[in-house]
Amino acid sequence: MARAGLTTERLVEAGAELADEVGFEQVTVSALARRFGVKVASLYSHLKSSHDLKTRIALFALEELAGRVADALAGRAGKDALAAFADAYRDYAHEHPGRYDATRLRLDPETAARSAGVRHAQMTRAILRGYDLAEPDQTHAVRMLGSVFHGYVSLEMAGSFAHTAVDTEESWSWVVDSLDALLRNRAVPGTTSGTGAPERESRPAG
Amino acid sequence: MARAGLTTERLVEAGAELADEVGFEQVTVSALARRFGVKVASLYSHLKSSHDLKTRIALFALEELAGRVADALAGRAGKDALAAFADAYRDYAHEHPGRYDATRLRLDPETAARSAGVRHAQMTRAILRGYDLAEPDQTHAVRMLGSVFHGYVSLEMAGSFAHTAVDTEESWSWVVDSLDALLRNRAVPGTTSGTGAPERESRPAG
DNA sequence: GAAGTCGCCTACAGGTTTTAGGCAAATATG
DNA sequence: CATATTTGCCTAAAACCTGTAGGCGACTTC
Repeated sequence: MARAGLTTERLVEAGAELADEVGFEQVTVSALARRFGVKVASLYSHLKSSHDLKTRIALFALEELAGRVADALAGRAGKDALAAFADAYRDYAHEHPGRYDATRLRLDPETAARSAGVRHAQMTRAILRGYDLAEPDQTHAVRMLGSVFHGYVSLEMAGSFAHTAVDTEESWSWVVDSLDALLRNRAVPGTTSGTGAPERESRPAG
Repeated sequence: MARAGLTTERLVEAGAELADEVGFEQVTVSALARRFGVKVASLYSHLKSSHDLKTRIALFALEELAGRVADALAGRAGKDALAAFADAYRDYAHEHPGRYDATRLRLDPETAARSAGVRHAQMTRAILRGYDLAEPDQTHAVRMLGSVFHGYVSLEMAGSFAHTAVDTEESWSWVVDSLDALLRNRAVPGTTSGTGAPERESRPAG
């Protein structure tokens, strides 16, 4: 009987695809075995458990997303960087809803510390270099940015914005503009932060 | 044999408690039957399915949360109302983590439209009355507030903020202050919005 | 080509979901 | 109070998912 050539990596990758197709919740060892045309028990040589599979998918997605964000951020600073970060994040969620859900899996602290999650936090801090924030404001801002981006994407994907006619794209721009203005207002006074004194930001077209 | 006195309501309520104890994910028809000391099949006279149970718990939690927010908002306006809304939301999540998770369940549009979710949106809009925002800015702001609150609480509960020493309570105040300042800056110029011209907001103590 | 490792298999045990049908307790009817 | 009806919880059983143990054939290595 020909071998299927299973490896942990291939299983995780296929699991990520499966998540995008049927939802992360519905990713199951059985479904994955079916997809490879092998018996369920065969997967347990490569995976410790169902939870292990989900954790690996989450780590994979975090890594992939971090890569995208890093690419988007390259060579940008200030508001440009902020918008690029935001869009990379949101685009990934739209393109890979299952993997995005996977990144929201609760990891135990041990695993979280080794994950690409720390890169996300570092990149967020890097963006804030364009805004001259002192500690602890910088940490507050990191948390706020993470909250807004994650919250917006989650609610949008959950359909929470669907009942109102206003374009979600427009709201997204408005939010990013607002965050930029907010961070500029929070900047330490007296430093040269590029654009100089905080001004009223331009309103989006609508 | 004595009857257990099962009703859909009692099951949903017990399911909500169970969610707080073991996590919403772990809420199962079997576990619920165990808790009532009855056989699993007995619950299917009161619940259509496992998904039905989870949906009902979600609706219950949304309703309960809406009630709390409404209480918190009574008699308040402006930044007071904003902070009360935010705290009510976050306190509920801390007090009832399982129920809070339940409110994040994806509902089909039909169900969502009949849920207390719409009350949440209305109350958010009510807060914005203190900030003189014109459409579509008002809708953008509703979405932003929802995103920040939901995102912050989600990340905080997932432990995403645990790796940094800064107090999450302090960050929360910072975020609420920032949102207040942001909304005041976004207000339509020329209207009497209480505090008059937008000023630099006071920094939190830290 | 023999020896040993590795990969996928069969078999099985335990748990959850859901349907179908039965019996007894509660309730309504005369 | 006796009887008829409804209702509530039960047993039984099928389908599916998780996880463990052990086997056998297929690759690797020399």
